[in-house]
Amino acid sequence: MYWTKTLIPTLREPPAEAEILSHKLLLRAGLIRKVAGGVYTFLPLGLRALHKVEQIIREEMDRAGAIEVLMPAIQPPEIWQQSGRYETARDVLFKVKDSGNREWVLSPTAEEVITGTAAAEINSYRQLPKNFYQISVKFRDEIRPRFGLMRAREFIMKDAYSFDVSDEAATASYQKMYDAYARIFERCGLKAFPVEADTGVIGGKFSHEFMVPAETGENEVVFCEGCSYAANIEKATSGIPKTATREVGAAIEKFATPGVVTIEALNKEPYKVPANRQIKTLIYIADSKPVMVLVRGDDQLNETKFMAKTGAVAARPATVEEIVPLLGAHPGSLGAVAATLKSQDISVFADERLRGANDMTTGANEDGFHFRNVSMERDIKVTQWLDLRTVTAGEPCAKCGKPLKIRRAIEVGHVFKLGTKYSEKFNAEYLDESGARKLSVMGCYGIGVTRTLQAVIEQGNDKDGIIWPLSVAPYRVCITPLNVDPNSEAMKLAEKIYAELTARGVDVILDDRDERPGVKFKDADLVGFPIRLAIGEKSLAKGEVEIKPRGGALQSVKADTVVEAVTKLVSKS
RNA sequence: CGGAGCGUAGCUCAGCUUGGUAGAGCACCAGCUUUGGGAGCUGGCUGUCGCAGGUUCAAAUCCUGUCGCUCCGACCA
Repeated sequence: MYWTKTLIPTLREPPAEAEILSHKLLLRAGLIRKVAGGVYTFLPLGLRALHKVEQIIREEMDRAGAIEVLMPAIQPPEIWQQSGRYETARDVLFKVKDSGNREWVLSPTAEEVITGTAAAEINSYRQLPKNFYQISVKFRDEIRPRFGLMRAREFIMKDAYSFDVSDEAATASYQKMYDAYARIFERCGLKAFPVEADTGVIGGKFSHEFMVPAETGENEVVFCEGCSYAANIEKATSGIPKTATREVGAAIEKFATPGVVTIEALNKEPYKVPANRQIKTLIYIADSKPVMVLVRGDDQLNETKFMAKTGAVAARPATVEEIVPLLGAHPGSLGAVAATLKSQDISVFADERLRGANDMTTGANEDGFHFRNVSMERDIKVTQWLDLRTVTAGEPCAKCGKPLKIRRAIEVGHVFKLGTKYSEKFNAEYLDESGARKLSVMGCYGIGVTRTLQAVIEQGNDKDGIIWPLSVAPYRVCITPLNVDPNSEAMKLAEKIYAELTARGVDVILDDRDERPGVKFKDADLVGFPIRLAIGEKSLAKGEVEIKPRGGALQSVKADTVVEAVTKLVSKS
């Protein structure tokens, strides 16, 4: 490709709309342009890089035995009602109406469609296992799209769905995808690592997310350097000890705490109750019902864990207006001591760390008063003990005891073992060897393709611009003649090298713009081509061409060996 | 959805406090010079000042509403 024949609108200054580096570079290098919030056009260079990522995914999916299909972006709402996700995923579902006022759902994923297809077309164990994948546009009505392609309303996703005869077979399919994902991200030049993850609204048994470490990531990952443990903070646990048990103290005792409504205030004079001897009482509305959630004073509730472990579909903190009639006191004076509860119907979920704790302090459900000498076992009727707290850095790893660390990361892929959740809803059954009807066991697997592309940029850049890995670069080689007059030696040589490299199947772009060298060099660095060839009078006089790897050292080679040298450099991966 | 900020040329922004002829740099076009890391000079093109309403002799500027964008939070398959 000749530079002047395509469109590469580079920008000297980062547009005000971009905050994070990879987003700025996507815009400055002329890869994408915004059409609306969270909605982008891929310009020629951006599309080429996107296609490279897609091709890597295709090759690895095919290698893992998955088969490519293409499902519709507009889907009938009936199947979403059938799966139940019309309600549970309501907030992110885009819906449109046709001219006959019929509603359609814009697909955010495709479990419903593919399970319907499997139910109709797979009848025998002889047809299993099957793993269908597609690479297509997905829609999600994000409350807040941000960071360019990182969280968009419309984006490209690779989604795959496996069907197996048994749980064991499904685990094998899951493992295949897990391994394929590791290869995909490695081939994209990304340092991605798998972490244990929550399954969220999509449901299922267990899952892993593939994370790319980045300060701008929207996820926090807990990991251990002593062993292999790594988990999303929404899922992570630690080996932190339970609350120390003390001698069973005197009976529960109420004391006045005028104006004290925080853990911190109760920690101070004159009360001096350490946070780790306090019970934090939170009121949540879970699926429209109020519940009490207890964690230790120095712990934070993990809402994702709470929802996952109680099975709640929707949960939010209760408002003051809801709390006061319920408990007779304001937040800050709340407690779960059974004797003070107006209704014994309310469920009480307590964090495991509080199990067996005594000599604790908590609110008395009376403004201005707390209880001391509270025993979890004796004084509080706990409905269910659960792991509900958020892990913090430095806690001992549950597996090996080493201190845990936390870092931010970008989620680029997610693998789920689904079980039969969707098979049941859509009657995805097959006949086994004995002629018995059985449900297919499913898995589902997603890669944010456009997000992966941005993650590559987020990880590969310097002050001058993008540093693409060879595998994803829109062009692997940029030829920069410093004189573009068709009759000049530089341009003639440039065209010859261009033709020879192209004939060898190397992606190459020739910067034929009549610009000053500085402009061309700056743009080549900004866009980040892995190899740049400079052809100017200086080196021509010596019969040489300069080879400059992006971010590497410049070397001069004889003009007649340059094609060979470059071919060698770019075929490394 | 809560909080904050911002909408002026293709891009980055000034002008708004204190109302009075629409600005700069970059980009773009023409010419001359220049030519190994974002050149110089001369001339030129470019705007419903986000939109609607109001106040006023007069509104980019003040007021009200609205839409959009960005960030923080909540949310996140």
